[in-house]
Amino acid sequence: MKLLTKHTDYAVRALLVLAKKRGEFISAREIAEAQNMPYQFVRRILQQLIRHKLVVSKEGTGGGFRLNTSPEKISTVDIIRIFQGKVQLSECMFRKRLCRRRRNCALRKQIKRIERIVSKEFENITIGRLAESTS
Amino acid sequence: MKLLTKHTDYAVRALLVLAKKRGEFISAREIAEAQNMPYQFVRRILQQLIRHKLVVSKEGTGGGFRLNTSPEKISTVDIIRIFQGKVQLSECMFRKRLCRRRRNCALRKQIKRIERIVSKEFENITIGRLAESTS
DNA sequence: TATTATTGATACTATTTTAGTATCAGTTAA
DNA sequence: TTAACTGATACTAAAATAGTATCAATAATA
Repeated sequence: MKLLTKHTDYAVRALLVLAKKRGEFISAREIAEAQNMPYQFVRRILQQLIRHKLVVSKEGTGGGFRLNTSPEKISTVDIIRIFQGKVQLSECMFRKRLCRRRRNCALRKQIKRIERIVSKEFENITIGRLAESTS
Repeated sequence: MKLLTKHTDYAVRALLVLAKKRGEFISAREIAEAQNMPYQFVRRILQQLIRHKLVVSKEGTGGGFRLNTSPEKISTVDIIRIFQGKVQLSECMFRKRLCRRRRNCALRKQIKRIERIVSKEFENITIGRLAESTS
């Protein structure tokens, strides 16, 4: 049972790199190297972060990426949602098409509860807090 | 973000069917039909449940499967472990080979905490409790 | 004893998700 | 004008998940 994909993992690390050098534009190359992540992969991840307004970029020589908000406002649950979709434990229990037994489904309520717990926990883990704890 | 696979889902449902008819041997065919699950797939799942001693089987005509323990003693976390491995959020943060930054990894502690929470929650959800709640 | 309904074991295929690479056009600083 | 960059996007590879098929062994029963 693996909850986090590389996308999420790398995105968090990339944001941490940016959080530690706030204000500066850091290139994808530098970010990738700082955390031993595959360059092209990280580039695509950064572009998604741009689309979701978590970072801004500057093109051309000396360009790169910079946080768009304060690190405290970026929570890991946002990142999970961007790369892995909504926190939900099993699709089949919620989509009518996949499971007609929705109402009867014994697991459903319990799972909804756990989902809420997990969401809440990740909400509290912000880039800001993570950056502090590694300083 | 999907936590539970079909394996786990079907296994839980199969066990619920058995829990509701304790003592009797129920055939894979019947179990599959009762929950609209693919027959051959369910058969393989049942065989894994046998290997893990959660159910016992009887071969031949009139044979089938039966719970090996009381439903209260079967917790969903066991089933998750059988089909999806240990509850852990991201491999790379724990295996040295994959991530040398283990010690520094800001996410690690937090994630460990969430893992424990998730495990504990699933521990409390037993087949017994689920069977009751759908009766 | 032959038939039929079953499990045991296991090989196979298909689909989807995750991970990673490559390429080319456009931008900007020096 | 060149080199260091991002934007966009197509492509491939690998792994996980989902599902199917087949054949042998077993046991009840007609």
